[in-house]
Amino acid sequence: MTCDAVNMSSRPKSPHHHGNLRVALVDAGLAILLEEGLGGLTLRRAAARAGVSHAAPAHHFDGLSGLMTAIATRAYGMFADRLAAGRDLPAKGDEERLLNICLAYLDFSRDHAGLFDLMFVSPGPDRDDPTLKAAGAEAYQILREGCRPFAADGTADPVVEIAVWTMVHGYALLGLSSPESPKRQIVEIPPFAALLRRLLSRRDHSKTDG
Amino acid sequence: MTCDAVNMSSRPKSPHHHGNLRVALVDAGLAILLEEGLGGLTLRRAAARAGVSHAAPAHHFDGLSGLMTAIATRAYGMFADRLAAGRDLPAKGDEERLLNICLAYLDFSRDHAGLFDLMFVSPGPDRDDPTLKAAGAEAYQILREGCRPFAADGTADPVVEIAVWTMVHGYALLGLSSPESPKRQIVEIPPFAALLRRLLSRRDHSKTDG
DNA sequence: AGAGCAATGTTGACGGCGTCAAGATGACCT
DNA sequence: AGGTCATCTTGACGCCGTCAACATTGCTCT
Repeated sequence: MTCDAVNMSSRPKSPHHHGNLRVALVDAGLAILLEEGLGGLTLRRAAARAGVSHAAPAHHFDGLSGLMTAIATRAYGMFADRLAAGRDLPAKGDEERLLNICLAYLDFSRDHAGLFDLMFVSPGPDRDDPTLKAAGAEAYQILREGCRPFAADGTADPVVEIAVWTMVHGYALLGLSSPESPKRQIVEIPPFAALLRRLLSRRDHSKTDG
Repeated sequence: MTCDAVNMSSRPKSPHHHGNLRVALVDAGLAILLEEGLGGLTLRRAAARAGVSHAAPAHHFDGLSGLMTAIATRAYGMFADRLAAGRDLPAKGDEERLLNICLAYLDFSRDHAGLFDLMFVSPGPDRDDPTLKAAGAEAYQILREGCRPFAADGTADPVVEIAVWTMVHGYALLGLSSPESPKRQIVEIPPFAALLRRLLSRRDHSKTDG
């Protein structure tokens, strides 16, 4: 049995046995991602930030890929929290609730681009890791539940789910949620709400927004 | 491997003055991307593949970023060719034609993942480069034209354009176009045609396909 | 309690990377 | 012919991930 989950408040001054270096390294990596983005994340820098030598992480993670996997797992938890917060916002109906979830998705991708890149873009994390997959599935469930009212059968409609997911994900990765997106030079970028409304509308609606 | 870098202006004998090293380096980088993906692309390896020393590219490109920009520009040209080929396939109507463009988009992202990653994922290329932006806009025009029949006004509808673009882009980047996508464990992935039909349908149709 | 040992962290080294500086070489111009 | 400049080479630097060897800690077993 390992000696994890022990005192991290009272840290002995011993040069060895940091206390809970595994957690500290994930914290350090998370901070680096938030401050400098994916390009700043390095095994050696995370180790330095945790106050430990450059080779220490090797005893806790399977190389940089392992550290990235652990960080991405934590990041998915933060992501799921943000999606849940969007879901729990006051909404007038099902469509507005789903929109709030999607907007939380886009806010996260813009405000925590480093985390988002690690989660979805970087080839570093081991995407077959069961813990990481579970964290990702948990976040996806929130989006899925938001789509449920729009399913044909009332339970689950993969077409709606995947259509919403791909659209919000593409919107995020194309950088369209940033007001200064360079894409605006070749096309006027509508707000995401307009895209979602267009996708969810099943009958002719004459009212259009500006 | 044959020395096929330059055939139009061949100067094979001199150790210096390669002939057209700039083109040869882009060719080499393109080949690396096709064979090994984005992770294999390196300034030194592209130089070695072109038969020059590791520092030679510095005289033709602004570092790795500059080489990536040049490669991405060429890749956008190949991408636009594929989209145009999809557009020119025989189609029964406007929706099938747009679908063929989108399928070409997805095929390219799957078959040339290295190029696709460089174009859309890697932070390397300088996305403000005018040549690169022009190449990207040219490819986008093909998708835009395919969307034109579905515009409300008949000319251009940013909502339709962006909705289709984000959906196909998200579908590509989530890896959903690969039959062995791990996402299939958490959700049944419908074919892209179903997503597109759902997006373009403006009136109730009760029949759903499998 | 004391021995042994696994866990944990350190130092040092290796090769690969991007990048810069300085030198060599060949083409072109006057 | 001589000069000049673009082009390419060599070598070096620091950073990176990773491995090997070593030191220290603290638990466990007898």
